[in-house]
Amino acid sequence: MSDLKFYDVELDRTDCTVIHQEVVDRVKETMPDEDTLLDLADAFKLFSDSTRLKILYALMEAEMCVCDISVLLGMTKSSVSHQLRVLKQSNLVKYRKAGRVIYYSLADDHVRTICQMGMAHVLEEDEEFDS
Amino acid sequence: MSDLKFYDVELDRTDCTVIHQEVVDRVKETMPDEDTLLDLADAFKLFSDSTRLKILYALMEAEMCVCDISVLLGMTKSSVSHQLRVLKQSNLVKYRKAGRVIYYSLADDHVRTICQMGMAHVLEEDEEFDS
DNA sequence: CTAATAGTTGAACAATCGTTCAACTATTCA
DNA sequence: TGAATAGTTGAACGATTGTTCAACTATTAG
Repeated sequence: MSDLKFYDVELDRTDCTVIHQEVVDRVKETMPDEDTLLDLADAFKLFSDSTRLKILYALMEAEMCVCDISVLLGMTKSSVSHQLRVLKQSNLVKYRKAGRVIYYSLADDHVRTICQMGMAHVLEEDEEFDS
Repeated sequence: MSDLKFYDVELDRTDCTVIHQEVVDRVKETMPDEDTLLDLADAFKLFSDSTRLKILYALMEAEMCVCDISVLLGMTKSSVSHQLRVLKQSNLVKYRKAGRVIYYSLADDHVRTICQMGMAHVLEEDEEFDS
């Protein structure tokens, strides 16, 4: 048993007996790989900070430089630059240089799609409160 | 000016002059409310941890009790219970009691939709690497 | 060349977050 | 009633994360 799948944990960290072994076994087979789930978590993590969301929503509307974004959000250039680096590394935004100024924009339409879907969920939650 | 909108920041935290005032003004009008963006960030945050994703993917396949999930993931009941509490409070999962055993399941199909969409993004990123 | 400014970078800091541990509640069963 | 066990809870811990600060690079303009 040297070729363990990820979910076959050797070391037993649980403090209980298995109640429904057949359910556990069946679910285990359908679970995505550990690495895939880590990537998925990292992807969602990009959208889990309001500063990054603000930057992304701003760039949906217009190409902007760091100073513009700083003024828009009332934050330092440094803070904005740090977040833009994260977004750049994850291929959510791209940029072009024009002299001293660097213009950032959305890399593609993924961001729009993902934000819209998340937003739909959030707004629907509100409706539940109203009713 | 006591009735300030959120993005009209009184205190100037920026260390630069505005370069494209008209862009900043236009974008400012289209930005969602601060509160909405905070809610949106919180919503994405729920999916940004791999343990929570594992639990959600497991529950997509079957209703499960805490022990089952613990064994499946190789984690303590306590850890699983803490995460289930978060998911419960956010209305992503629901539960039913049967004696000593508590069965958890997905609250609705939102989770499936959101995970699928995130997964599509992650898998597409992989394709870009291949080409 | 020199001053000014857009943007980046890394260290430091506080805040947040996930896991663990130990103690606890609640339900079953003998 | 009392032992066993499913599950919860809160405090403590370490790890991660977002912002700030100060120093830095790079480009423009005088």
